[in-house]
Amino acid sequence: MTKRKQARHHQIIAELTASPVVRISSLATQLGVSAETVRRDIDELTRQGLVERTYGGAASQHIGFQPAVLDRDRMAVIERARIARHAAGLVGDGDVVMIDAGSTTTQLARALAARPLSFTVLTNNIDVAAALGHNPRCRVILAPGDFDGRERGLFGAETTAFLHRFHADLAFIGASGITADGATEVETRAVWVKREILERAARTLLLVDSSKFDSRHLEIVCPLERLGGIVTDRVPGGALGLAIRRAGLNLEIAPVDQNMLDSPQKNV
Amino acid sequence: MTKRKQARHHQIIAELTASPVVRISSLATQLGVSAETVRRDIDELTRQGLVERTYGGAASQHIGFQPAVLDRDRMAVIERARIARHAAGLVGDGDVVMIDAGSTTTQLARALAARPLSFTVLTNNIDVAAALGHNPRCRVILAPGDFDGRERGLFGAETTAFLHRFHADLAFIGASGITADGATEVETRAVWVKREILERAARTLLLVDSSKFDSRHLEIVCPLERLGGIVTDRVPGGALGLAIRRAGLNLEIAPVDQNMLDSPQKNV
DNA sequence: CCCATTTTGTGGTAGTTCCGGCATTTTTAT
DNA sequence: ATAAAAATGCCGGAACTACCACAAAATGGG
Repeated sequence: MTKRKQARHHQIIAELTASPVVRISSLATQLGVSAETVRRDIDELTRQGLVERTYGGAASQHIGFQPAVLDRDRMAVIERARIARHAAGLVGDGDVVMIDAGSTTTQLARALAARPLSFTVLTNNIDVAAALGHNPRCRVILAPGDFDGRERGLFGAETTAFLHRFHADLAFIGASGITADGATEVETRAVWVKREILERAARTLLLVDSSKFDSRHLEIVCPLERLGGIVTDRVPGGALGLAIRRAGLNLEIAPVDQNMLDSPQKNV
Repeated sequence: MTKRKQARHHQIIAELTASPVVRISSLATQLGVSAETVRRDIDELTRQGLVERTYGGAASQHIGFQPAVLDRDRMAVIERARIARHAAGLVGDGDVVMIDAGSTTTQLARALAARPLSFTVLTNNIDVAAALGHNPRCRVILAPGDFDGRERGLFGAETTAFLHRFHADLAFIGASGITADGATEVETRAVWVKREILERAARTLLLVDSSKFDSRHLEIVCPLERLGGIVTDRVPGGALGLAIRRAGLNLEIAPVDQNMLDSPQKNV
């Protein structure tokens, strides 16, 4: 292993920490060697398990990335992005916000990161923290606890005890389902955290996409009237819609983003 | 936007949550449509900023991924992988291990995740938690605190106070440099956590690559004799080597992995 | 300094992807 | 039901990538 070769390997890995994919052709130009050499370099790094080979280039090994989301939850990505974007607009400057663990709330954090506000976030989800961590105007406090790799969050007695010591202006929680009886959840451990958040925040908004309407799960997190409002993508009908109106909840419907069509185009 | 098209978009995004890159050809087969259609789908998703276009496919937008590593630190990736792999071998079944935040220690966690052991990990780094979170034989406890997006870890009074309540058999810490006077570190906030870990663990090993030899930074974490040992990639010479021998430290040199050459090859 | 080894470049072929245009099918609206 | 619009598939040439084998160049001891 010569110095030059080693330096190239380092450079390739460095590129991959910046971008998730690199192309052999661009690396060849950039490193001043032939594409064939780069190809051999990547093959070697692949054997060492440091990068992943792709057609035309290499990709970074996303070790603990997001095998998270359960299969059932995978299908509402676009709706959830809309909901998250809308919810992010409800946060004001200087707010202290609690954010629950969940796929919608992770999206919320990403949307929040783009807003030009100063605020403080308390969360038990590492992706929420990671998304907001680079915003210098935002203070992120992560709760302790037992780490769950599927939910990518922290749960247990340590978590609730920690949250108990704080107070928030606004909180966002997710749920597995919502019925006229209230928000329902599959994960028992997550329920305790959600209840603690409800307890510690002046106002709590539930983030659910319409696929969760009338979906009843193991445990009821709280009755509808305990919530401050619901952010979703469609007006719920039937018994659920009635119950929501009766409970006097603030119902926020995330609008379809029309100007999505001419947003910046990124080419590789 | 028809239902079928929307379903494809969802499916494409779902695939990307599982794998960082997908290929148009495989998607075409999988979705039962022509490659042209998939290409158009991806173009659309790209305009919406939901995925990133690559040659032959698409990649996931890695929002808060790892722009982490400082430029100075970027260059020793391969050495650090070796060190991490070796250090992982030092953990025994049933151990309680504390792991510091840092790029080498993140690698350590990845190596540990592959070992068939039961153990408990306490850490202040979210990548360490994420790497180990899917191992059912491993309990991961994450410390609370103020989240730092650059270091991807937790720091501050909450962090040290939390760690103070635990005890570990073994701890791994990183450092910005090592001199005859001890381990040195740039980040003041990180130093407090490292000191707390030193305090709470029966035995502490320092993980440093050879580029950090004789590199003095703002603060001294601890004198050499306070450490239980050092894991690195090369025998340190000069004053540093002498001081290490004099302090009676256990010096572990990570071997070059010769059988790296016939490890499993992954093709996309 | 020379030899053995490793590393790198080149050339050619085969396989993939890209892009544009156009015909066909499906969906939507009147 | 019918026309307009949208979505999809197919084709062919151009551009790119993969793979292989071999030659040239650089490297590292003895």
